[in-house]
Amino acid sequence: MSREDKKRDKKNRLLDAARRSFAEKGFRKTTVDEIVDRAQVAKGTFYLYFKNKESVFKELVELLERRYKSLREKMRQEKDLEDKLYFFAKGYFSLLEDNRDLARIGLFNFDHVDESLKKFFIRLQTFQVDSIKEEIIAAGFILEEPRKAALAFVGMVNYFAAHYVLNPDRPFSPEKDARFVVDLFFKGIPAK
Amino acid sequence: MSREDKKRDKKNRLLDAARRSFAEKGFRKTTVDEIVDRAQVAKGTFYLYFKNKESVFKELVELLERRYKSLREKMRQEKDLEDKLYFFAKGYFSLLEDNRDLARIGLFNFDHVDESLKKFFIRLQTFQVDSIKEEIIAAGFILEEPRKAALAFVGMVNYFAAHYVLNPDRPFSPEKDARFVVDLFFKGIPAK
Amino acid sequence: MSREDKKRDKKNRLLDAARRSFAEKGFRKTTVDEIVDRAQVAKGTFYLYFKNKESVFKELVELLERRYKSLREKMRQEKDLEDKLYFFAKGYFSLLEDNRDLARIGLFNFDHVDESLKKFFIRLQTFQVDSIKEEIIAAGFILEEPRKAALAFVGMVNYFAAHYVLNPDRPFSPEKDARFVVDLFFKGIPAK
Amino acid sequence: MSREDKKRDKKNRLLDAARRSFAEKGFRKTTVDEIVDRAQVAKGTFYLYFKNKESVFKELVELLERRYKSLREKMRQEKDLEDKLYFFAKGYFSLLEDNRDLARIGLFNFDHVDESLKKFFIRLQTFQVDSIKEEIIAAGFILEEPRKAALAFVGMVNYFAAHYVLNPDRPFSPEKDARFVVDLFFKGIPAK
DNA sequence: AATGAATGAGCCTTCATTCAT
DNA sequence: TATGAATGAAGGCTCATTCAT
Repeated sequence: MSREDKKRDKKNRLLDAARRSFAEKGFRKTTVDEIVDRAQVAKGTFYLYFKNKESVFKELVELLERRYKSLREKMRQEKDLEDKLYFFAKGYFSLLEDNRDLARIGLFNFDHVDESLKKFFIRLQTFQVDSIKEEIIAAGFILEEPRKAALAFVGMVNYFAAHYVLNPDRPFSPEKDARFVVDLFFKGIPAK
Repeated sequence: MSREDKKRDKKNRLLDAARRSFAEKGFRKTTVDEIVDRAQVAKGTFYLYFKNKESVFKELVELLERRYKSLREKMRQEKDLEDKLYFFAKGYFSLLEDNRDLARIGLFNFDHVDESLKKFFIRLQTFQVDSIKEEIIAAGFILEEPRKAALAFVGMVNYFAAHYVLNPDRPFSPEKDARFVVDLFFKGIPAK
Repeated sequence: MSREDKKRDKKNRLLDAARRSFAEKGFRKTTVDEIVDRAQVAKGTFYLYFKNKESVFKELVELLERRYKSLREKMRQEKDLEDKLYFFAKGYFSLLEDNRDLARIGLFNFDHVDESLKKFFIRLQTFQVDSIKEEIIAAGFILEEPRKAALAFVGMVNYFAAHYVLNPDRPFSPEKDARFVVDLFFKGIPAK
Repeated sequence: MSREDKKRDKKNRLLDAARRSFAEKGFRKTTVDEIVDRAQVAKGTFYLYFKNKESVFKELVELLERRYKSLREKMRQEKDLEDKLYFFAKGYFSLLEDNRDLARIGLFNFDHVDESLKKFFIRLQTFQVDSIKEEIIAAGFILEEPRKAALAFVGMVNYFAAHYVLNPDRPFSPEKDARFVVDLFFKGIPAK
């Protein structure tokens, strides 16, 4: 391993350890000691790569943000709204399955960090809703309040996600669930 | 004020102060010092009324739970499903408007407390979903997975609620929003 | 019960409760709350009868002191030294059997109280040794250091007492044990 | 001083400070603040070397135990019982003279610590008595209750020790005092 | 770059004592 | 005399961060 690789390695190990700890116990309950123990790195080393405890958290959230953004880029390439939303939901659920820890952080570590990070989080959520809203409008749907429709859709998706994260043992199928929420969104629940 | 009244008053002041602090900064970041400062009460007094910091928190969450349960009882008295769901959503939004702090605790202080409280929270969420699921089934809707429909509905409602709590300055109308989610749930978004 | 009796009753109940608590957990570990709980008396009442926590302790030790003193008075009435010492040892052991709690306080709560009480304790111990020393001298024994003989005797007696208190389940016979230490004191252990 | 040496030094300074404080005021009255002040070390450092306040105490008592045990080993090498007991008493007194603080802890901090430590203390005392008892039996003395003889001997020795610790200004001579208690044990006090 | 010993501010909790009723 | 709510100083312990090596 080259010197440069070794360096990246330590930082990655720290990010990895932090991600798992934050997911398990939340931001405040996680200690730097625990992170460095997990990463098999000396305590001082942590402060070589991160300004403080908050900054490693921020870096993880930014990672999540990048994934959200790339999800949106891909969603845009689908042609009609139904496909886009299906893609978004399925992509979101899959992202979750692959990154349960990260998702858990995004979903539940909302408060408890400093003001700037809180705003960052709100922006992240707003970003999701706005992306969907734009797609709805672009698709030509004439709604009094398109934002609300977006909110509702994202709400369903996130709640499915949250329940998935909280009940990891329940069966979960990204395709079927994405289908379900998209159908509901367009047609409502099937009549009796 | 009688001695007994004074006593009740002190406890209420503490509950009130705790509620606001938890809502502002979450459980871990809130200090007992801050709570007693807000309540204008000596530190020792806090421990006269609560076993420890966690127990005030628990008491607040139980308050929330009781409101949820009474909401369900009232919902049951409506006659058809549409009315029930409308009632639930509207009631939930109003409850929120009156108890923004409490709701904030319920929505965002998920992690960061001890294991028993976490389970309590999960139970609370499950309770909401199950209540709706039962109503859907009782109404005679034949769905492959009624739980998912309930999940989707509660998801929409909660997400509206969350955004309301996070953006307190945006206009918010319990009736209109409840109408919106119920319509969406039954009919999907209006066609172009 | 007369008014005066009632008063005495409360004070006695407090003394009693304190005695038991001090014996169980020592002076520092015992809380005033625990004492008043045991005595079934309000907290404020404690401070009606005692200046502070230390003073109830002092009162108990003084009780112990009075019993020691009366033991000495009785011992003096015996005619020869052997009888005196036998009487002292037996009396001490019996006193212990009847007042195990009090004895426990005397034996093990040595430190942990303020300087004045510590001196009081030392005086109490010194008193025992000196009483015996005087008797030895009065009996006409010519020893280079009569104090040491007294020390040795009191040491044996106290150690028997301590072991009795610490191992309450072991059989304990005041008469036999008193006989044993007195014989040892005068004749040494029996030859092989 | 090397890093490793510095570390050992800090721990030793803490042990030393703790020993003195415990000896002066007992376990409960001693504060961690006081210990770290004495050791000229930051408060956090204390918890680097000891799990909690109780654990320093335990470490000191274990030190005492090791000394007792090594005393017994040496005692065993003497050939006849009289020499053994003389050796034991003298060794104990000397140990005391060198470690007055430690001894003080052993003699007077009996209660006031948690249950496990209390048992540890009782074991320590029992250990002394049993050691002597075995020696008496091994020496061929036929006694109805050899344990009582051992108890009496240890009692004398400990009481001499206690008085020495409590009255540090009185002259104290390990050899003479050891001689005294051994003679008394074998022959009783000299006749008039 | 890497280490891990050292720091001390900050937090939760206990408890002896006071005081209004 | 009796009560028990109220107080706040004091103590044990944690943990993010620094710094000498």
